[in-house]
Amino acid sequence: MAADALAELAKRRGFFFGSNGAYGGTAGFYTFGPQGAALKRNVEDAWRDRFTIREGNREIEAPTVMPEAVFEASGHLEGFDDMLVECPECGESHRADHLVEDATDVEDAEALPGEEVAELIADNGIACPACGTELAGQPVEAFNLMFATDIGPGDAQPGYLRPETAQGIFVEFPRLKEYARGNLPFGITQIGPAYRNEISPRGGLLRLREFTQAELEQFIDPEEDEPPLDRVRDVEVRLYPATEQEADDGDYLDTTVGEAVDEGVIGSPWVGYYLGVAREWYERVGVDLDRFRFRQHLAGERAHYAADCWDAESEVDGDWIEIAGFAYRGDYDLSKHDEYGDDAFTVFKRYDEPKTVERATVDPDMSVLGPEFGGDAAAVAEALETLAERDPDAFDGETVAVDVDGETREVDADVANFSVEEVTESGEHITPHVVEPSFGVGRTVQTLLAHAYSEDEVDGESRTYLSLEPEVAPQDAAVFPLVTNDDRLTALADEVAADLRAAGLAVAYDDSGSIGRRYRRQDEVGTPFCVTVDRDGIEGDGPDTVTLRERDSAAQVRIPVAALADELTALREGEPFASVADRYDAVDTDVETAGN
RNA sequence: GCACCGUUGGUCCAGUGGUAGGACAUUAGCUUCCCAAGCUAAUAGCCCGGGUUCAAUUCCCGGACGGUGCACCA
Repeated sequence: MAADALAELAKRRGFFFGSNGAYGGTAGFYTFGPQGAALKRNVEDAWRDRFTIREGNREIEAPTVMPEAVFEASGHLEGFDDMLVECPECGESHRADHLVEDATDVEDAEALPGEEVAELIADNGIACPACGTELAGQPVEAFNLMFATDIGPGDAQPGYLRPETAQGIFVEFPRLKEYARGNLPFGITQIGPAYRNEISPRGGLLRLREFTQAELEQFIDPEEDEPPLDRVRDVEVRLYPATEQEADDGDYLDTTVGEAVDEGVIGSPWVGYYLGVAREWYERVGVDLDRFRFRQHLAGERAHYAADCWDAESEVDGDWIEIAGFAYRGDYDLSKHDEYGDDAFTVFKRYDEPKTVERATVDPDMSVLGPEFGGDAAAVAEALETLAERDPDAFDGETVAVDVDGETREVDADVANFSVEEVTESGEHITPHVVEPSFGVGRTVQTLLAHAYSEDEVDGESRTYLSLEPEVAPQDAAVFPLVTNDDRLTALADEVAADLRAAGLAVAYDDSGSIGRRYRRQDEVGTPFCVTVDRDGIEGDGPDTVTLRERDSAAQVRIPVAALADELTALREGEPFASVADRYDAVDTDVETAGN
């Protein structure tokens, strides 16, 4: 209903629009205009305040281009790579690897080269599932969702634009843990662009090729660390568990974070904690909670490493869209980088008490083993070490026998230099687990606009306004002279605007057209407060005063210029207009608003 | 990526084989003491490339972009 009107408003008023219009436009890329960029930045600031600062976490900024090796480790190189084959008859595209896996006993067709998959299609007479035409001879095209690029000239090494901000955090874990002084838990956040070369980007801000993510990677010791669940225990949440989605008469579960965790509906307390934090944050920035839910991933949609996974979803124009994901990722990410990368993606976990353990070791005399076994000497030594750990008793005799490449080798026991030592271990290296709340910033902006879009009547005239929270609204206030035929009013309005800007407020000044027109302009971009300088405010004995108008109610109070900056700052930080209005005289303007 | 439909000032629309008109918005002036008022004037447009034609914004082909459906969305 309001979808077209909102899209038109977003374009006309400078919230966002398709990029590169002068060159025909580029699908999947949007530019945030002056209002949209301010709104988006305020959303990011509010996120930063809640998920970085108030959680005691630290934010980093990593490059958007990363080398191929990173994505070999993360699994994106393989996992993001789709093989498509197109039917020559009906034009349908199909996943070639899936067709082969369904029709043959090949299990991992995705790992095969495209030509081999094409051969398998031909050899097995696989036909188009849509129309039955045989697909033999059709090329199998590789399509990777990552944007590829070259790093450096000449024999450049392949690189990719990151498909998620998370990898920029994971790959720097060895250094980041130093900054945390090796102590778990700690959290690292990042806000920035990510890139996916979508086959068919659609729906404005909802599915872009470049988009902004705000992600937190919370690194924890799975055996020790628990979230401060009590802080959000009583937060009410609307859950849509997997069991309810699969049931015929499935319904939402309205409960609290504490109950949902206690009853195991939410599997991980850490995930539960962040669902609670997120729900409060969404309310703070202006998401309509009647159009909001947490939906659990179904078993088939969950990544294999994610134990429990929930999405935050908002309803926009009748559709539910994913605006954030919350996953318990276990040690998957850090283990992969530990395996592929050079550094240790582990932390040293100190025991409460140092442990003394007996450890059997060997220290073979290589000057004997070398001449005796030649090239096999190193393998023999290694076999002795393994044997010492597994079966210390084998060293009891005069000689000890080990198996190397199927051959039995005899070594004198004293050459092996077997001994049992007492070793003090003060701790062990563990791979932290990761809890990942991951937010889509653009989709959040889209949600806020859709939920803020309102129409009502003021003084019998219809109006459109965005009921955005003051904290995220693109502008904090607008300043007008009531009329422009009195220099005193324009002069004071100029001064007021300058003072407010000096106080750090984003303020628009407007003296064009009638006062009503100016109010409507600001209403339409969601400016929460308008300051109007009138003659009543500068005549008389008292200090200069102005009127302050609240957007949604159109109610006004008269307020001294001297108090304006402080009050507007308080309003931006969340103080209700009603409590400010109580301190001042209401202005009777005979204006009636009729809600919709 | 496939199929269907579409693309005209900033926005929303009308229209035409002889290069276009409205509404709203914007700007300037007049007017104006509180919610899109009035008057005057101004700015501003046929998505791109190729073809047919004396002539193409209009017809044809291709592309880009957008909407819808399918596929895709780790």
